Amino acid sequence: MPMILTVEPDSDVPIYQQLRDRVVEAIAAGQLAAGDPLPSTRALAADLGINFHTVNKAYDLLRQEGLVRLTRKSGAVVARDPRSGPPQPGFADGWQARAHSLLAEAIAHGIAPDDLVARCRSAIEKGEQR
Amino acid sequence: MPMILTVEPDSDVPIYQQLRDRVVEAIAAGQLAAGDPLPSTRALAADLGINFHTVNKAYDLLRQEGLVRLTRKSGAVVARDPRSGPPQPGFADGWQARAHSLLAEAIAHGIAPDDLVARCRSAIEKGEQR
Amino acid sequence: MPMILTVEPDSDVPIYQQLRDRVVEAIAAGQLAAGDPLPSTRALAADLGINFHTVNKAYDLLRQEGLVRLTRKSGAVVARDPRSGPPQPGFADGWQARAHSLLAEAIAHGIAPDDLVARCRSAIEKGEQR
Amino acid sequence: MPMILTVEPDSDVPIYQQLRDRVVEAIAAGQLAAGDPLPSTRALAADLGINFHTVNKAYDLLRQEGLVRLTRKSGAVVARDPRSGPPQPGFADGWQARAHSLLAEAIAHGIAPDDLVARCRSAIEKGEQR
DNA sequence: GTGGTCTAGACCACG
DNA sequence: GTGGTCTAGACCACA
Repeated sequence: MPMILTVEPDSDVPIYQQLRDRVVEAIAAGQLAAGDPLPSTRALAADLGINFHTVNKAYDLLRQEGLVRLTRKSGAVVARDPRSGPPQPGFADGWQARAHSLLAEAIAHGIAPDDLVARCRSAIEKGEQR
Repeated sequence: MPMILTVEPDSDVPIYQQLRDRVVEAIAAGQLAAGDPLPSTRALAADLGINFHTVNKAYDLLRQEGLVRLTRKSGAVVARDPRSGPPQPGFADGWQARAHSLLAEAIAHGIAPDDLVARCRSAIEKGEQR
Repeated sequence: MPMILTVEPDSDVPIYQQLRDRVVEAIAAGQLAAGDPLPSTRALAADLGINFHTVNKAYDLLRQEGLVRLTRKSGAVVARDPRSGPPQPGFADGWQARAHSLLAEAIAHGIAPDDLVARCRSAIEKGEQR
Repeated sequence: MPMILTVEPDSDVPIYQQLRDRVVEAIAAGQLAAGDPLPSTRALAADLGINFHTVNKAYDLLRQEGLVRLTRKSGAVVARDPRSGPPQPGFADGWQARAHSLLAEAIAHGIAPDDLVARCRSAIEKGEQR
């Protein structure tokens, strides 16, 4: 059984952000579904060799996004997945602004538009499979 | 002649990053082509009311990405645009990893795959127009 | 006979607090009057699928507020309702401090004062009906 | 010149929450307006004799609410006040749910509905004055 | 100078 | 057992 959540301590992206990203990707890929439990903050921190506050911050980010629910007794639980319906109002707009910037970067670097759409498609299908 | 490069000093994204993003988007949109000069660091800093080192950092970022060439005599010059051919080796991989994470976020939040492809297309076409 | 007391186990507000809130609201709405018995701690805990100590804590909170009387033989009994006369000395002051903070939040966020009064009125009338 | 922001270390309400409440109340009362600077996290922490992380959390709460803006250079700045227009969508609903519970408590304790409306009015007018 | 991140360890609230 | 709060001190990123 592989460990889903791993982090790169030497990356320039904050550890708590990496953790949050891994959870988001796991939800998108169907590896985590609504209701699934996440490791407890302290247990995960011990596993990854990081401080429990760092895990805490990642989980809190996910809670703010509405993706996980933090409860006193059962710990962190996945709160939504791709089947949970449309996103919160306003999410799509903010997302598209970020997507625009990322796509512009690819175009500026010479990735052909057709290639770009293909790459998006493949990434989406990879996330969609389960 | 409209000012292409503007920044929001109160945004949560660093100013040097905003500057870099604006240049990338201008190149992707065809507003800047290979060989075009960029404003001098000091002039741009004065125009935007920001620190000269901040502009410097943005230009250096663009140089590291291979989008801008910095010379002592001609200042900063756009080094490549969408027509300059395929991207540097390794760029596509790194880019796709970031795209994967961004797309995963949209999927996890419940944006339908079809809607997602449509949003990518529209963003690409908007960036492509010139 | 409908169940008055229900709780959301996954909410961010503690279960014992939810329980206390439901009882307070039921008293305010006239669904519970002075002298009415409350379910026994063990029975209610079993009904709601929660720990018996949690119910105990909620009842104890209500006792401290003077809304409920706990006796060894008759269990928990509602001790007062809107018709029981003016509140205990000191209650009004503490309450108004909390109300002030809550109203301030609405004002700071831009809810118009007139709208605010209207919202208070409607909430009061809704609680008052019986 | 009086200190606006004070906290009670021995209260049962978290320090960061008290701080957040004081700022909200100051904005509602017109003591703080959009654009006004807040003390730096470390300076305020030193003044209050608390840890700078605690101040940080309070400021971050306010940022999430859209009431303050945190910038690298100018520190924390008030981002909106009662004149900044209507609240974010969804705010009013969540607020009214909390108000309902608070008002129910007052009714249950025997505060007369008329008195209740009067208290709300006076609190609102006190916040409104500037 | 500012805020942001990470670590470390303590104690409390909840169930 | 769980998460939440607070403290303390280090280092980094930004302007």
